[in-house]
Amino acid sequence: MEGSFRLSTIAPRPLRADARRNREKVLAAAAAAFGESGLESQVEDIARRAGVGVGTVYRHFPTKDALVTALAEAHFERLADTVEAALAQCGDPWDDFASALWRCAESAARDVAWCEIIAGDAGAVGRAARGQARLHEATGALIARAQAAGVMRADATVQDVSTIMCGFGHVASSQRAGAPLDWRRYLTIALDGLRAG
Amino acid sequence: MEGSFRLSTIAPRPLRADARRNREKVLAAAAAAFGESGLESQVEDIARRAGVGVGTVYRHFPTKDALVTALAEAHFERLADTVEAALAQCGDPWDDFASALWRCAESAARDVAWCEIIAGDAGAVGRAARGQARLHEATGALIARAQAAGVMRADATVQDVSTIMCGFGHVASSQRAGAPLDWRRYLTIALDGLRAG
DNA sequence: CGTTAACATGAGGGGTGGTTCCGCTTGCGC
DNA sequence: GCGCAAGCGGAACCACCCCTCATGTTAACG
Repeated sequence: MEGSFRLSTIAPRPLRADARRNREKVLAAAAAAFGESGLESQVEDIARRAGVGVGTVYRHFPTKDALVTALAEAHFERLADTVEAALAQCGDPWDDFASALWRCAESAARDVAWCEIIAGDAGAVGRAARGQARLHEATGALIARAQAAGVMRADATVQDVSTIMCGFGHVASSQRAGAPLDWRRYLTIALDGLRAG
Repeated sequence: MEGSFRLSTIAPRPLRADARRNREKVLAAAAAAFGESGLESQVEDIARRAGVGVGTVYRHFPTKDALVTALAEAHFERLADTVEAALAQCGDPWDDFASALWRCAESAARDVAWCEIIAGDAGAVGRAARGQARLHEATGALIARAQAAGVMRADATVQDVSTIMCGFGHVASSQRAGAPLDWRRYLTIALDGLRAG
């Protein structure tokens, strides 16, 4: 019961300096690889990009999926920041909502893996709880404000936006894969569908 | 140059009776397996359902992908029938269009693999040329009619509908996988986005 | 009924890609 | 400096799944 130990929980002693560096390198390499090639990027490729061995990847993330989840959580937090910023803007209610969605879409379209994650069966998404909760709350507020101003269909919900973004993810993926689709067009039509009128 | 041989093309002599039977059994089994579990259904599982060996599957379809393509083509033809029927109806232009889309969506939502195909990078879709062409033509006519009546946004194209259905496929897949999404809601919003106003 | 070419079978080859493990290296406290 | 626990590397392992092929079976025709 020395003071150097926590009493109730296991205290994970701070990582060694090189280990922390490697952890960051792995995260950066994974973000790059997943962003370019999607979730089918191989662990070995990520390790190579990071300049470490696969063993090191597995030391920091018990599973490939855990790595995906960590990145997804980070992306959710960034999106939540974006939407909260739109909320703080307090300009035209519709424009604030629409521009938030456009911004999220822009960033999603640049990240193959993210498109797959929001489009997918959400194994990783389900576990990225904190950022997702913030994002949902901020989105809900944005929707409520637009509805109060009478510029958004009264029955619109946060889930509708999730649904639209789920579809969006796949449209963007397909476009990247060469299909003659246009995610900007998709979003234009979906936003018009959410508008009041 | 006997009369029993075609002159210009190789005449594939008719299949033996048991071979034709097996071919049909494989197609039916594949439709069932893909419909339930999507494209990741294994060839061995399809063979088992059909009551044949994997070798028989490969005798009739050189590749798993060829089997998918054959089924996709059949599905496209069925959809083309649906849309052409809507076109022949000549009722309210908007209702004809919307009900055709709802019908296509209903049938898609029941078939996991089909959702994956229309949502996917379209390897199989690209090769299912005939049915797809019919479908596109009929859809274009339906759109033109609705636009002429002033009930559909003037800039809507067949590609917009493809885009919407691409997103649709993934929403339906995710919903089936347990995500809290609703493809009917998705289609409602998308249709409102296509409407004039 | 006999012959033969077409057909069916399913164990196994081969490629892929996530994960483990053990011998080696290195940061860090003394 | 020294010792050691923490960290690292990457070959090997293993599970999965598409596809092949050598061997056995059967429809079709004279």
